[in-house]
Order: sequence, then C-alpha cells, then structure tokens
Amino acid sequence: MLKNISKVKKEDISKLMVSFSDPFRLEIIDLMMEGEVCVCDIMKLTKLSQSRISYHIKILKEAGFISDRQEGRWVYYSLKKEALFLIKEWITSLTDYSSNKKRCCE
Amino acid sequence: MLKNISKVKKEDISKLMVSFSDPFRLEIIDLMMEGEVCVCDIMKLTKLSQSRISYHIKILKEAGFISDRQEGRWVYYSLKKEALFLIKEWITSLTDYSSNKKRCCE
DNA sequence: ATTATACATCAAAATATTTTGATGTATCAA
DNA sequence: TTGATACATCAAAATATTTTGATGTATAAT
Repeated sequence: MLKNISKVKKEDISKLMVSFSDPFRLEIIDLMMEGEVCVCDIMKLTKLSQSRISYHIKILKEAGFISDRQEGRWVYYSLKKEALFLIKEWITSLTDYSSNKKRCCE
Repeated sequence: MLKNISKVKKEDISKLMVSFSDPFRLEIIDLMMEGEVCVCDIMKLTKLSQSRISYHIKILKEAGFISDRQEGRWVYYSLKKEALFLIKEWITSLTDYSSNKKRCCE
C-alpha cells in the first residue's frame, strides 16, 4: 500500500489508521517493538490462533507497517519505522496547525 | 472515553484509533482544523447526510477528540488538541523505542 | 400557538471486519 | 520419501460498523 512512502495523501491516512484500530494488531506491534518476531513467537506470547495472527499480520503488512524476512521455515516480522514516521507526521500536522479560533461573526 | 487524559493505557489506543480509521471522520477532522464547525457547515462542505454526520461526530466526541459548544440552535464542534497530543505521544513512543535488532541466535 | 431549523437518536438494512477451522505450500529432519 | 513444522490462504460464520430514513427534542422566528 505504501509505495510512495514519502508523500501520503490525506485520503490514505484512514487506510493506514485501520491498522491501529484493532487491539490485537496493537499487541502484535507492541511485541515487534522488542525486535523481530515470527508467528510462532506471537502465538506463544498472545494465545491467538495461527490463522488469526496471519490475518492481522497481513493487514499490517499490506498497510506497509511491517516487513518480513524468511529464514528457513520461519518468517520474521519487524516494524518499518518509515511508515510510523509518516503517521507521526500526519498527527503532528494536526496538532501544529489546528487553530482554536472561534468564529467571530455570522 | 478520555477521562484521565494525561495517561492513556496501551489497551485504549486502539479505541482512540478507531476514530481515525474512517475517511469521513478524517474529512470532518480536516474541516475542524480551520476552526469550529456546526453540522450544517459539514453538510454543506461534504454532502454527507445530517444523521450520518451526527453519527461520526458522536464517535469522535466519545473518543475525546472534539468538544462542543451550543449557541442557540447551533452546536459548534472543534478539535481537542490534548487528545491529539496523546496519540502523537504514542506514535512517538513507537518510532523512538522500536529497535531494529535482529535475533542473534535461537 | 405554529412552524421551521439544527441537531440527536433510533431501529433496520447494508456493508465491512474478524474469527474459525480446514486445506495448501514450502522447508526441514529422519 | 515420509512426516512434522511454520505459515498462508480460503470460505463460512460470527461480529461489528456504517448508512438510511424516520422520529424526537430544543430553539427560535412568525
């Protein structure tokens, strides 16, 4: 999804945000903050089923938040910081530019 | 939802993120960046139906992202920066602390 | 008082997301 | 080459979200 990672259109932000709207995906992201994890690691640490984890991983991967690296039978997943920075940028644009002006008239 | 605005538990982040996962809510947020808006403003600017807007406003309000102010028949909505800062903080914790360490062994 | 406006709320329908369990594919070990 | 492991994918079921159109409530203008 994130092909042109340097410039994300406003319209795409919600698609990215979907990744963060599920508690289990956040849990997975949280685990990945410690470093690479495979599905089996996540299974052990969360008690989620394998296909359920694969499903959430797929969502995260398609959004561009994680990258994968195969090593034999294992696939190791890790966070892609660039994508996270993008989101941060967007949030920052909100906090920086949102004015608190009241409407004076009308 | 955001009662204790200074400390949000990780488990609550996904609930907040739901607000950002809908393109129409982001559109509404975008409009509110210019200042206060009423439902009728949003109707004019987006062509969304009144009840549809009210629904999305409700989601945003319950999440703690907007505040309202009634003035006669109008209700003016505006962004609450504090809530946005919280999300920014969370994203920052991700970008700052996520290490890129590979697993050395095992 | 009556009517119009601004918005909230509701229940039903439409739509989308998530979960489950089964099956498929690739890798590896015996 | 057989069997086990790691994971992906699929279709169906379960669940959740969103949209719609109708109705309700408060305010304000006539």
